[in-house]
Amino acid sequence: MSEMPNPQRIAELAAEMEAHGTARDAPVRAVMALLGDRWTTLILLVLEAGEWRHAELKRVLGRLSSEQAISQRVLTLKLRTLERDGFVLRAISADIPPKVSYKLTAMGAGLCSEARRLIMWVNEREPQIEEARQTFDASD
Amino acid sequence: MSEMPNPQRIAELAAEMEAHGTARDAPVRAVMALLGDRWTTLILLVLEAGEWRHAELKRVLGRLSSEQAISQRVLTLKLRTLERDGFVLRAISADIPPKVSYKLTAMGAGLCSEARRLIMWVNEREPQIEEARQTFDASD
DNA sequence: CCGCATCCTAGGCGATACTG
DNA sequence: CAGTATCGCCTAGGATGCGG
Repeated sequence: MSEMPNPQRIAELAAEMEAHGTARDAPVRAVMALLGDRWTTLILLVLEAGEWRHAELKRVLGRLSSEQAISQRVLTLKLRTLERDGFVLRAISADIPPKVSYKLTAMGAGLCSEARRLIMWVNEREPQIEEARQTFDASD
Repeated sequence: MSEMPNPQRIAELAAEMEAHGTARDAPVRAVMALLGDRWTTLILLVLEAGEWRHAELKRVLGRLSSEQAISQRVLTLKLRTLERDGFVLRAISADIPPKVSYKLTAMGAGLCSEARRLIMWVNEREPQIEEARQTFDASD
């Protein structure tokens, strides 16, 4: 017979959860959602390579994605979010016309490392996952 | 003057990205999206405490979330996804009426650890993030 | 070159009601 | 109790065109 978790255990979990909040824009949830979305992780990995102009960045991301290019709207949106949370630095040169470039902050580089770690973890388990999927799809 | 990344660097990045694919249901993207969604991480953390019946799980998740309870539909959905990918084990007892319970697989426990690590990383930087947000919102 | 406004679609999620 | 079906909302994200 398997034991079900008791109320005390539940209280512990509740406390732990409260710690990082569940509000939609709370940093924890916001950042996790960021890493989970369509483009942000890709953007972080590219930015890790150096400093990029908006247009260049867009071009490279389009080349990397086997499916489709990122739309300009979304790229701007994602960069803004990353900038707002302190992961990306946006610099505007004094030139005419002014040039805009983006690069990671120190914290942004850290986030990128975390993302990379996660990616590697999943990659190592990809065979297991694929196998589980086939078993599941075949039986039930 | 800042140097822009060269084409070679881009090629390297491309190779790295190809490695984990960008297809929507590719394991890497699927799992990252999972951790980023509204409920999955919470579910993993609760399941880490032991084995749960569907109804119990729903109740506890509702209590943990400061906002709202999870809908039955979504809970079933998330559990199915986790089960399909090999992170969760679903057991049906031979009783009348049959009882359904869920627990983590070994790989599921691993994923939960990864999620927890990420959560902790972000939590430690929450002050920086909040500060960055205020600066951003105030100026621009 | 960069960003914004507008419009549109797909999918995540909640609520409810119904089967075994 | 567990799961499904249907509905409707809201948001992520793509396409296009305009303005600085």
